[in-house]
Amino acid sequence: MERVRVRFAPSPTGPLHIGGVRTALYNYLFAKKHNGTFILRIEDTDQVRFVEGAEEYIMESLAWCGIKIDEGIREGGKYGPYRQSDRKDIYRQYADVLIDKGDAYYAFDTSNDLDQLRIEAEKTGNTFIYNATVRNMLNNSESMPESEWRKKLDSGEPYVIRYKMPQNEEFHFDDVIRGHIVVNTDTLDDKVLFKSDGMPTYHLANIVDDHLMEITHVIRGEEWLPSLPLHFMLYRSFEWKPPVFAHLPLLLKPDGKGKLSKRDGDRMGFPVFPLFWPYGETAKGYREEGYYPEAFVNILAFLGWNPGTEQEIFSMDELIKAFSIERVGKSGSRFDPEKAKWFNHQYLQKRTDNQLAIEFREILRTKGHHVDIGELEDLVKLVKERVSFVNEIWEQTDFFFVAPEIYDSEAVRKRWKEDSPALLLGLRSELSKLDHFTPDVTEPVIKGWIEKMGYNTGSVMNAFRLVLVGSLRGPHIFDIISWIGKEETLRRIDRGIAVLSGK
RNA sequence: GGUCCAUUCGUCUAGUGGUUAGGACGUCAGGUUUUCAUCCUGGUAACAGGGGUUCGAUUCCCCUAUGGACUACCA
Repeated sequence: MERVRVRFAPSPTGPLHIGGVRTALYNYLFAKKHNGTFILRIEDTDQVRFVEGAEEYIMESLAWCGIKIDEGIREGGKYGPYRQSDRKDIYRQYADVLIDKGDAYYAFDTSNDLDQLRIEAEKTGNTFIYNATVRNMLNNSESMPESEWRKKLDSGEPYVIRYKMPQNEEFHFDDVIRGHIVVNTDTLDDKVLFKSDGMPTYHLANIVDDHLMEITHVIRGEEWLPSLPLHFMLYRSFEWKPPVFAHLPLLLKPDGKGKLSKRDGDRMGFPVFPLFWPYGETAKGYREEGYYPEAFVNILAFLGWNPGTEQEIFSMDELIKAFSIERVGKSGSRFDPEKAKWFNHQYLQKRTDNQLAIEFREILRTKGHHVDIGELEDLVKLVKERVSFVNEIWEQTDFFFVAPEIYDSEAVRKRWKEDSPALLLGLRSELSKLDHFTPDVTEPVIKGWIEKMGYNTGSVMNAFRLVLVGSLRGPHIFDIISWIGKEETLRRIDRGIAVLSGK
């Protein structure tokens, strides 16, 4: 195979949606699998929809995911520039080539005229299609004598350049994911290739750039499938070899119907964007929600692709090795927030205690607690397998840092009995005899004491947990007292007895 | 409306002209845990419907239904 070159070509019209990130990821995986080149091209031919900050957002998102750009607006490359607005001057000549060949023509119809025609067609239940059947009745260089359209051109009248779609032709083409597709050209229209503002439309710019940049494989979203025949047609007109096309299925919303949108994220409490979007209407991001990029990438990779084995956890390198376009599914995937959490849980378990302690220390700092990293490692060890995100560690360990102020009333009702104060007093005096508070010391002593006294283990331990934690949750009780220490343990027993027996 | 695309457990999916239709998430039950969670074990649950083709269809073909994308001088 020739050297693989793929591109991810987003429009900077706002934050990059996770569907877009997945498209970028699949392009990247495919490129790297084949030792190829991954290109970032910015498609900003629509000046009106340009959004400040979007380019940076796209690049930061890819970087966070570990997707490295080989050629792009920042990286450069010998096929540059990589921003279409910077390539503005090269498109017109290609539109002219098509005109000279008779495959395109000038059209002078105004947007208003066309809107009107569409409305009228709709009234009779039809769809207005600008193509061979009506071309000669409209305002263009096909319907009028050359002298007339030359005059219009010379007088500076606004015009667009339209592709001249052939009439009644069975057009065959292939997509790696969809297979063989046949359409009749009569259902297609004479798409605008060059706008009256001097900019090309997506269709022209895309084909020209893909050709000039020697793109070998176009992997993009399914929303482009309807314009695929046009794109093949353009390659034919230019007599260029088309790249291989692969149209990815869409990402669907978790419930109900339709494709995933920002609203779904808001409604269901999960992000639809990789990173926080700070401009205008802000949006949550996976990074800020505590997802690891490795997990995020793994989740995305499995939305529409699978390796055909039972392995689910894949590093980027493993994904590159295992990836193939042929194993991408045909139907849209619903995003499942629950499974996304599970993935992050898996990745969190693989982190070392030291890594987690460092990450958790940041959260602790915002809460005003400063703790030695070694102690945090001990703490993290106790709860890591219970959490899916670093910020959940706090929810699991808050009572290590702050003695309970209030005691869960349900837990009190269930576990605080008449004899609880007496039992805890006994326990207290046993504990106060000990110098070392590690579990290997405290546990046998206390268990032995309970047995010797003939107490019920649950009665003692649950009451003990209640005064230590404030509720019935948390890790092994002897691990808790080991970490908070003797002094604090005794203090919590005293306070618990004082508060709870006074009720 | 038109064009194109899709359809296996609730979700992500594997899979085959003859399988007990497999896995994961979720869920349920049991076990472990003095608590909660984790964890372990087990269970639940699917080939959209109807016609063909065939000895036999989840698998191939057609129709219907449902869903989706597109239908701009947006990408």
